[in-house]
Amino acid sequence: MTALYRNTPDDGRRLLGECILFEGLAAEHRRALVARSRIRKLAADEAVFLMGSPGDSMMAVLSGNVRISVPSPDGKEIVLAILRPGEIFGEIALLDGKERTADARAVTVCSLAILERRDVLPFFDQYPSSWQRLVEVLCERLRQTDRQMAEVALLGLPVRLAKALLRMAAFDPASAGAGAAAQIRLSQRELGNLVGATRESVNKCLRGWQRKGIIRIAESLITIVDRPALEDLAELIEV
Amino acid sequence: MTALYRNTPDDGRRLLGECILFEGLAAEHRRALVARSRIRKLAADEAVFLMGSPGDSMMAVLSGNVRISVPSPDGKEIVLAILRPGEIFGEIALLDGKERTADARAVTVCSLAILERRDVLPFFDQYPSSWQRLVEVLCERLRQTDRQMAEVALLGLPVRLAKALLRMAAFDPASAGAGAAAQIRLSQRELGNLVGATRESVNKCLRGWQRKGIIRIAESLITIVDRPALEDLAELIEV
DNA sequence: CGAGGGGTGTGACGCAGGTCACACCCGCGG
DNA sequence: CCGCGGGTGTGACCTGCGTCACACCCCTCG
Repeated sequence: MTALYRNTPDDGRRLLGECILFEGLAAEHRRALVARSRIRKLAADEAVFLMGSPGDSMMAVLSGNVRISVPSPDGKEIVLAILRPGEIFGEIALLDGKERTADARAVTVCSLAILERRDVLPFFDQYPSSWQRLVEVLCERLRQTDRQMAEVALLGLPVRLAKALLRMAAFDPASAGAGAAAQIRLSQRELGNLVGATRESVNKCLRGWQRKGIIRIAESLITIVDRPALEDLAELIEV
Repeated sequence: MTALYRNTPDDGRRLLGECILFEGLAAEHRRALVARSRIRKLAADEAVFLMGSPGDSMMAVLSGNVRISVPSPDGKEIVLAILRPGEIFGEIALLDGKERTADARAVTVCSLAILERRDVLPFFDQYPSSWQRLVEVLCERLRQTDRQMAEVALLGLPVRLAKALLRMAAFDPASAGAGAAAQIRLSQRELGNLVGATRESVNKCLRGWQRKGIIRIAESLITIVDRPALEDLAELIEV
């Protein structure tokens, strides 16, 4: 319960047992896996892996946020996901043995649990019930990317942006309370990469909403003042 | 080997055993599953299932093509995939028990093998080695949607269209021969839905390429004349 | 303290691609 | 036979959003 507990490797490992992929398993199974994990700490903005590199490990986020993105040759990039503690990533390359399809980079300083293929695959074989869990995680991913796909292809920038804000708002601990004003700690450029638009477009859209009192903007920190209004914007069908 | 063999249920079932998901399994395992499948025939344009409906079955394409798409409330839609015989779909909802995330519709007349959850899940439990296979299929899907995501967000229409043509060309049996001219049997509106653009834009792009001798157009049938040139267009980095 | 870098705020301008409108062709059913 | 629906072919026009350019703020570092 102390603010520091995430910084000790053993408590970090405890968190590993709580992440979505493993929370359903029996305690003994979890212990078996946790014992084989390795902890790695990253500075803000440090790369975890890059697209095209061989991938024989997967990671679970213990603390901090990790950004999964695909760069384009001309310097742009699209952000596929921003991950919170408890989520896993990098499992695809581990499972099918091919190259990594995206970059992974620490947003904040953060610590990861790393699992190697040679440890994970035997684990799944030994505890077949864990396949079920894994499949659920993959399915959820698939649903998410399908949804995002449809959004990018069919919706205008304002709608996408509103949806992104609402999604990111779930990251803010303060927003746990139902009516509380959620905050989002992302630069506008980053928001742009998240919805597939430029910083400038994002800025103009946000300022418009600020003038209407829907959000408040301040130095890389956006506060959702009128969440229902934002939800309306997110549902709007291409005025 | 006769042209008719796909129309008899038993031979159709044989094909089921050859589809990606099951090809690695022992013959006895396959037989166990095939025995529980049900065959369904669809007319061209008939719906298999719609977004939002509960899904407790998955399908394997035995013959014909199936289109997976997401409709938008204002009448547009984006096509996520077009499936060939041997491919499976609908597995996500079956596996995680939630609603279908997309529409599935027969493009041509086609026949499907249908597997119910109550038959499939016990099967996976009984033959744990089949999980591995399933996970590979899901991973491949994930890679594909990630790639498509990046394309839509980062690339211009011509590049996307060229890529789509090359992908679809793989559908044409005639293109099996290395140098052969591949054909694509899709309306321009459909191509538009596939790359997230309008019929008109697609048309103008295609006619430009026809003038340059890269492709030939005729009534819902596009022939790739100069494949290398098209591959160049697909690689082009946003002139 | 000044320079440089990263963030935000804004306007001018341009263009890819969407929208609309219409023409033409074909096959089909009444 | 004509009308209708679905495909293609094309131009005129509109606009969302990207591009560019520049201003301002704050912080850090030499």
